[in-house]
Amino acid sequence: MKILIVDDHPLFRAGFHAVLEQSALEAGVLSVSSVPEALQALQKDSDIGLVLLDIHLKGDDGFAALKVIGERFPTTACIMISGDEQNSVAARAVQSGASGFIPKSFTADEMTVAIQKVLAGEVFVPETTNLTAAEQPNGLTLRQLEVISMLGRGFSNKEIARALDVAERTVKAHVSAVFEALNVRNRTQAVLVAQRRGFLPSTPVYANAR
Amino acid sequence: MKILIVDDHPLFRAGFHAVLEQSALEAGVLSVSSVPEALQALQKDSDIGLVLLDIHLKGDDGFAALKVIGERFPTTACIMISGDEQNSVAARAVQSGASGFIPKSFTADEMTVAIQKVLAGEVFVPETTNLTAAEQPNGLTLRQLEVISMLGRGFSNKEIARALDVAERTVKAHVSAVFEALNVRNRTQAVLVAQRRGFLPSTPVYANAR
DNA sequence: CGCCCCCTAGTCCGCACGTACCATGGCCGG
DNA sequence: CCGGCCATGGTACGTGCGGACTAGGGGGCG
Repeated sequence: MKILIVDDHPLFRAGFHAVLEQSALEAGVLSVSSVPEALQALQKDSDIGLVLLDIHLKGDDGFAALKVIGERFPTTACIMISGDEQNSVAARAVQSGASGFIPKSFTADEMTVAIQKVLAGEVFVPETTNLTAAEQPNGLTLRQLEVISMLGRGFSNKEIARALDVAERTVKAHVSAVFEALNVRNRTQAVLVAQRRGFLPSTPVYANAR
Repeated sequence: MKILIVDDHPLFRAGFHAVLEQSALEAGVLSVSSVPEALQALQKDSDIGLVLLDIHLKGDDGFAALKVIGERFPTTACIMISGDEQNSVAARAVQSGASGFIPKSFTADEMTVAIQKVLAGEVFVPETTNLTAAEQPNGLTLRQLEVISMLGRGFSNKEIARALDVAERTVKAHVSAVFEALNVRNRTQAVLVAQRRGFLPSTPVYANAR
């Protein structure tokens, strides 16, 4: 597993590099200074499992970059980094598909912990940042979790429909809702993202609902 | 993460238990003596990420159990254990979907290493066991591995075709071949099985947790 | 009481997926 | 040298998937 740093400020880049290499994380570290370089690196090295992405990149919007990376490499986790500590920024980052948010004011230790949590499937935001229930980590409804737990075992819509005792059309509605929530376009990506965010594999759920 | 031991011999069960708990592995350990109990435990505790399965269970065929576990809990890795060191047994175990093979003659250290490797996504077989190219862990051709590595990132046939610069029809041929080789019916299942067998960089969740 | 969200579900549609059958060319091993 | 496996693809076909649009019943909340 490797971690890719995307920051156009050489000082921060070097700092992150040092922090990560001296941490307990057993991960390779790459760094680039622009989004195109980042995309190239991701394309070339499929072992990159996490991207640390600075929001303030000259000439490039970090959120746009987050979106592009999410679309082209849906299984790669992204942590947004910013000097800015505004709740709204962290919230927007997570809502845009980031797996976490780290302000530059973090110490090396805090940063390491945050990264470990994200790698373990959690969504990390600083404690001071409180997101409302609506925009909480998973953001999925109970029904959607049930559905994705079956997606995560390779079942078809029809099979899920039988198991949940609803029409196949209803399953499709849930599946589509899950896609939107996870910002993916097909079931395989949904499963991969769900795995990464840690809400899969989940307990086999059958008839306990109603 | 927890490890489940399935062995009907109390002495071995206790031995494994002790070895695992004193090892560097930070994992809970459960043990049962039969396949039905194992299935029950898997159902109840979704945190079980690895099953150590004795091939010689009285009244139950270990390979059949492997198959059942693979079908019902496709994301749970299985290591087969046997007093028998025959190559053929190890080969058959891996071919049947096991993520590894451990002879009972292994020392505690060897066992710990083997388990760590499997948890990190590798397929472990003792060095003395040499599988021929034909019955190698995956049994997939190079092209098929390329294809499944892209399946494993949620790409569509068309996208894979573009990336490999071949017709979409050809991709379909490879995908179908992979399905047959892995004994699955759709791409999501293929990805899950591939992850479990370790020839897909599966989510770094477990790999990084230790 | 509206407003909103969730679960349910219907039709329609276009594309993706997976399979069947078949064919060519390359390469390897008996 | 020929049979076999592999990669390549072409047509065709049935089914699965996913989106667009629509909609009613139920529950929570201001």
